[in-house]
Amino acid sequence: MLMDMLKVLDCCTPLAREPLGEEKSTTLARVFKALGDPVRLRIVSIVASHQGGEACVCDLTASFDLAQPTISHHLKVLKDVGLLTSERRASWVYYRIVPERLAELSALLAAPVEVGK
Amino acid sequence: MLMDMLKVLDCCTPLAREPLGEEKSTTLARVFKALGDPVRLRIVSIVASHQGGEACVCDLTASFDLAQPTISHHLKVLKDVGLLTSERRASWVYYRIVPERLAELSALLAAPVEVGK
DNA sequence: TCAACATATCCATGAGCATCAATATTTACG
DNA sequence: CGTAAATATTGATGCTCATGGATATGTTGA
Repeated sequence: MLMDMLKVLDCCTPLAREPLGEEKSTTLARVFKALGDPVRLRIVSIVASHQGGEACVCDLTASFDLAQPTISHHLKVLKDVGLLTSERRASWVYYRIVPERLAELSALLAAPVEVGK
Repeated sequence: MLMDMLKVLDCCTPLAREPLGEEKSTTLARVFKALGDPVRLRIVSIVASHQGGEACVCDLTASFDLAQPTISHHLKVLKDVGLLTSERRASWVYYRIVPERLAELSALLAAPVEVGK
């Protein structure tokens, strides 16, 4: 089902090109909703800008004044919509962003810049 | 005016550049949350792709199986975060997107997919 | 095997939100 | 004026969700 979502997001013509279908808007809205939380947005930016392109959960819990289960919950949300991946190494779990997913959203929101007008 | 646009685009360094501040992440999350609803996402795409770059509320209510107050509510949400503007002409209210806003988000999500490393 | 640490899951709770019916506001037109 | 149409606001309701405490799972080292 993750594959299905990836396939749906695969195309991503700009928003201004044509109205979004019902299913596609539902799938995309799930991703935007995941980004629609201050903590999750900061998590994404922290992971994305972290050296090596990855950060362990310990890095994140140290960056917020939130309980560890809360951070874990947000990471799961971001992972479920395909914005993050995780890999366990030793005792630690490292998260990294999925650049394609960000690029898809970026392309979708690419505004129709009226160059000549 | 080109300068204005460049300035707007310049304000948003990509997510991967540096961690978002607390206030900035809160402000941005509000915008993403507004996009994090299937109906609102479709509204944005309908307005953005509509001829003339604008659509009246009647166009939108006709596109959904939702009550008129619900559409009105979603429009208010999108307007409050600066994604839409509205203008009343005669009996109708026309909504159009704010391209700078979309460009801002697009730039923010621009991922360094193949930049070195 | 045991203890300490890192992370995830479960469960409960309070806040926020999408929806709609009823109503208000605005505009157009006799 | 008065009526109809377009849109916004209000109030209520059921559902979703962010948060944290308790607990479970997994890993390391002794």
